[in-house]
Amino acid sequence: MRLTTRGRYAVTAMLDLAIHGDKGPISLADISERQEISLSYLEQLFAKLRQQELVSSVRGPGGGYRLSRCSDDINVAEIIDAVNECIDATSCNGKGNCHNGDICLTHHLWDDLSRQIHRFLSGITLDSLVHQHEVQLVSLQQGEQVDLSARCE
Amino acid sequence: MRLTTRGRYAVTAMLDLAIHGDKGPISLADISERQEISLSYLEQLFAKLRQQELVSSVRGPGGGYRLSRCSDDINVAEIIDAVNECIDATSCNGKGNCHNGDICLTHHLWDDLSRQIHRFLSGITLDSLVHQHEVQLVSLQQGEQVDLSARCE
DNA sequence: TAAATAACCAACTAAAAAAGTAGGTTATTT
DNA sequence: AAATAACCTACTTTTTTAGTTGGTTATTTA
Repeated sequence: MRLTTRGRYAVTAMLDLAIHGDKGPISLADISERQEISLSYLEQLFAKLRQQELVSSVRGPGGGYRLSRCSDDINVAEIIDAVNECIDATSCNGKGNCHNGDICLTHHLWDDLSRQIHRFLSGITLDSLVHQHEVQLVSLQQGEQVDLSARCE
Repeated sequence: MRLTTRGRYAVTAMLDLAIHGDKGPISLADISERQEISLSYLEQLFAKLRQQELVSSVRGPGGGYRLSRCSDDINVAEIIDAVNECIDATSCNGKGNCHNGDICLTHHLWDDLSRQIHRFLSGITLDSLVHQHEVQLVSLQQGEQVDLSARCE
């Protein structure tokens, strides 16, 4: 299983879209600048996001990308899936043939872990991340630091 | 974050130890054969497991490795930690400097995910995996397939 | 006490994956 | 017609992982 820059970039870019998308389509150049992600790399990621119909594109000047669905209907798991970071901790991709065609000693462990991670990530929508972001902004303006990570404890 | 063959190998090897360790120290050659992991690679992993005092070694003929602690006192998270697969999904290793010295848009998300994974894995002991394995063996003898992965749904 | 065993160690190689780059074409707007 | 921005392909670099090689050291057993 891998959860690397690619998945993080994809989620970050989608969140950027969710935050700024109300002003019409957002160009990758904008996202690239704001989130400091290489433009060409973003293009590759958005090719996949578009294939999975998470975003739709508008070509030409003033064009860019917008979310295909409402931000409360797009969750983090599907974004990561879309850019090919399979959320699967087993060595057999869940097939169960990890040890001579049979399951290996630890198959169930990794299988369970994968389910846990997937359930967690699919429970988080872009919309909820936007809200979290807004709460942070407000609290920053109020000069106090809110530790949002505590909310899941 | 990475959860790859290395961490899986480490947990599998430790589980092998937990299962067979009652007969005295187990040689890496045995584990290598049973679990189909290259001996030299196992040696590298066990160097780290020994550093973290998860296993202790006995040299010479009849020697090998044994668990340093009771199998119900060793959890999966610390095994994976020991072999240097940091269970951290953030890009900043939890430091919070992922975007120009400040946290990035999605920092909290990855931070939460990391906690979630860590909590899950640290709740699973070698002992519980041994039991799971025994249940499987029994059910196999009874000719029926038990889907243990369902127990967490 | 010699041989066998198995841990211990360091450095290297190969393969895979991730990250990023380069150089274009095509559709659309102004 | 020019500018813009998506779209596309192929390539390079870097990093990580996985595995190999060739030893040494400690301990037991015959």
